[in-house]
Amino acid sequence: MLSEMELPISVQNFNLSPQFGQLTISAAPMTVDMGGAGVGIASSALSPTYTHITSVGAGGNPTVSTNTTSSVNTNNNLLTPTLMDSGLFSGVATTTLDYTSLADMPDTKEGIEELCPVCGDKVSGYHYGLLTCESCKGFFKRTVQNKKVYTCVADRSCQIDKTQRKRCPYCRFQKCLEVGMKLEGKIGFPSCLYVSMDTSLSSHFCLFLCCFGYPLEVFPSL
DNA sequence: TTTCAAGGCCAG
DNA sequence: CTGGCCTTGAAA
Repeated sequence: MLSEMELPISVQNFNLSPQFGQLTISAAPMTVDMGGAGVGIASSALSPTYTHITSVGAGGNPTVSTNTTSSVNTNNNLLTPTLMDSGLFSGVATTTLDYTSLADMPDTKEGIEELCPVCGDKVSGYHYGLLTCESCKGFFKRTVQNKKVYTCVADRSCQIDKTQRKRCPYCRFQKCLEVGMKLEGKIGFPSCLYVSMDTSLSSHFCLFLCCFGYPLEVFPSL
């Protein structure tokens, strides 16, 4: 249904160094059939921490009503706006990330040096873009290399910690993606930006997939 | 030469 | 399949 080439994305005002400022990402006009009423979730996973999305939504001539709310998950530092959409999503999607607040933050490296953002185990170094433990590094590697496709027997919200990380590889890999693990480990942040549309809790679409180097295959739900 | 992340190996 | 350890190769 989706392919990388069909989602041209332009990036404006993007400056990796210094890391503070604003980043605007725009997608060319697109139409995505969400297959009926659904909930879209736009997530920005940044390394090391915190961002602020000032706007996300559909422009142009959207055929849907969009209601955007957002919140910051303090556990994984994800800002997660939620789009309530139905029917066709059509128009220009623009996301602006405001990194200005990062300038006021202390160096976060000390604060995250101990715990893997996926499972909470002890980190062993930088792997696939961020500090993770050895096991999550290996798990991410095997998943991507072998193009593994997992399924969750529960409701795709399994708790992932050191003792339970083996239980649900689906949720573990989703968390790997959410916290920003990526194949191109040295790009810097934003480590990923994607918009996913979960229309029925059984299908999962991702836009903006390739914004910073994600191949489609790292999203097992596609 | 040193450092370190990616990938390989393999016992459990 | 997992995860700890090892090898490899690129960059500093």
